[in-house]
Amino acid sequence: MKIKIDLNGTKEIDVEKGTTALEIFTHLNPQSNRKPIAARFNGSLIDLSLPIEDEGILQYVTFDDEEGKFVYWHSTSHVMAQAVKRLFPDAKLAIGPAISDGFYYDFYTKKTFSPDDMKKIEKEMKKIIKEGQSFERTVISKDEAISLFTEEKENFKLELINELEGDISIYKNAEFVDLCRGPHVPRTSYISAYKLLSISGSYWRGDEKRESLQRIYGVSFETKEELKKHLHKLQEAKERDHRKLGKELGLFSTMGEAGPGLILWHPKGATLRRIIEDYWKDEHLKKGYELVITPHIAKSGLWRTSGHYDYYLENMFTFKINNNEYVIKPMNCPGHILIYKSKIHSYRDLPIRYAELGTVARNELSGVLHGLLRVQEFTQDDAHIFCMEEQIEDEILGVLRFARSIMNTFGFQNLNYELSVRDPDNKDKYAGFDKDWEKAEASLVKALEAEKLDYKRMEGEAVFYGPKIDIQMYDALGRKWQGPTIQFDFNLPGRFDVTYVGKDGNQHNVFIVHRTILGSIERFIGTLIEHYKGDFPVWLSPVQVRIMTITDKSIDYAERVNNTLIPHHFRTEVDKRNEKIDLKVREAEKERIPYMAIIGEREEKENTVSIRERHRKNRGSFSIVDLIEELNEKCKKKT
RNA sequence: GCCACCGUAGCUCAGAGGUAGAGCAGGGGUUUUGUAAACCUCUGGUCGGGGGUUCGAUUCCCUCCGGUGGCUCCA
Repeated sequence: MKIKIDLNGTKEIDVEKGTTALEIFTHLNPQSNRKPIAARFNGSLIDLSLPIEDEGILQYVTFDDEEGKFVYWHSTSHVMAQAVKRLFPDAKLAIGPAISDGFYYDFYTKKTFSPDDMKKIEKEMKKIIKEGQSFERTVISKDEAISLFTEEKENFKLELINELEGDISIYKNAEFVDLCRGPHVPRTSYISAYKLLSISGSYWRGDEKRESLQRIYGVSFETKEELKKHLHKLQEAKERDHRKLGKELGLFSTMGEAGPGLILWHPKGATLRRIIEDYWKDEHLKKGYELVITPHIAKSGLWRTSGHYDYYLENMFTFKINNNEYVIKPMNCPGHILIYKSKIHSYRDLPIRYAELGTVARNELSGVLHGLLRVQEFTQDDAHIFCMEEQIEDEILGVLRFARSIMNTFGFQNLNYELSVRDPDNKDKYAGFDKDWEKAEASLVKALEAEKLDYKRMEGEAVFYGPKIDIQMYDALGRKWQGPTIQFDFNLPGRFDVTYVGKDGNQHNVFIVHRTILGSIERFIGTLIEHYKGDFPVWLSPVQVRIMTITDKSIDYAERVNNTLIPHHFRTEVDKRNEKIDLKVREAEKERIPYMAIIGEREEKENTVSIRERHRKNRGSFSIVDLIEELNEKCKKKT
């Protein structure tokens, strides 16, 4: 019996009932530079080897599709698990999904995997792939699944099965069987280039109270070239690592003596920070923010009022003085609210925008600390907007535009927007009134739409006290980093009784919008270092110009040139050491200094400098005036 | 916090049951140099801290400190 298959609008064909997607593909062999990995039939992903029984729309999924990669990686994770089971039969299977950059599989075993084992596993995978085993999908009942995996002694799988309802699909290739939704590539031989990348620990279901598992990460591609390219990208990321560059460029360090997750800013890092902070303050003043400063410590009563003492205590540093308990502030909000409440506000005062580069301390689990990205003391570029309901739309729009322009200035043109809203089925777990949530959400949506921004709606991702917009930026390597957030707060206004006097003479609750643009100065600088690979644009460079002498004879002239530049507020250095110019150039290049002004007898005679720009080699002779102009231009344009 | 791995000079790393080396950096000299490393010479380390095993430990074991990779992206 024939059935009609619509090849996603390109063609319609009649095939024998029970034909597989793979057979159709091989039969038609349509133009495609990628062979398919899976298929989409009437909207759902299926195996290429699944017999098609009804008519419908068939689409092929290749490695170029997100889903194709996932199927491919997921199949590779099965092959890896199979190899592990062959080598270490005691290992129990946990889960092995595809992830954004490859796959992993978790195992429970007494043996600890070593890097050597990874090589052995890779070798075994090669065999399995060579064997060209087919992935066979079978659908069985829950009872059958239970007896199968009891026999296999896979108790983690059993736990999963017990939570599933209805029929259960399993995939089998040779001796290996796994509980799996699928789909998979038709045969193990589809996997060509793969590599196991790392081993780490994890918990069964991410629960620290459950079994500790060992996780093996890997990645795979259809060609060796793609794998090579991917590994190259990982290498590139390693070279950009802000911890490595931070050390090399003398920006910051962490020292065990100081404590974990605490940053020591060296002069160059502190300079970079100062430039960013000065720029930040200037821009905020221009946008109608008022700068405030609140204390680093406060009595714990304040944190009881705010509620942090109840749900955030384990992250707070506390200490006692004369029987009074104090908290080192983990957030700036209560301080800003106290400033607001220091007097009665009329509707005429609103909106009020308080901004602070507020340094906060948070006690983090030691294992999560990471360079500048996750620390225990950091400076938030925090601001709180106190406004009336009718002002929220304008305020949100203002913040959104502001955040965008600042991100663009720092070289992040590519941004990703997420709107986190309430879980509609669970409305009572949130603080605040329904109408406020609705109003707030509408204002966030309106701002995003007014700016014609694509955004992802994250249902149920809002925190309990209000909806928010999160913005992520993509760096030069295409990696995503957390950036600005704009967040409503329906909790604190009530707790602190934050009000204004309206036109009607009555007190009304204010809307509080909490927002940060850089997030934390520490983390932001970490992302900047990696984004620019340490090659900061002139306006951000801790040292903008290094003047270097060819011989001692030019020291006086070098100092004169330097004294001409200093009044223009350029950050300069003079390298007058008795060293060869080659060495001075080499060091300046390595230190990523954007401008090298080389000075010898010739330059002194002509009243010029010879300019070499970072990565651009010798640009020849410049008058001091021309140099100043070029530098000014770059600083002004922030390039 | 938990799992795994790591910790040797300021930095990058080598070494090994008999108390340690290299390069760079740093000091001192020579050299006065034209766009990514001139030459000579010297200094430098309770081998992360503490405890144990041993005739002997930096090496083996325990513990603490610090770092690295991870700890649902859900069969």
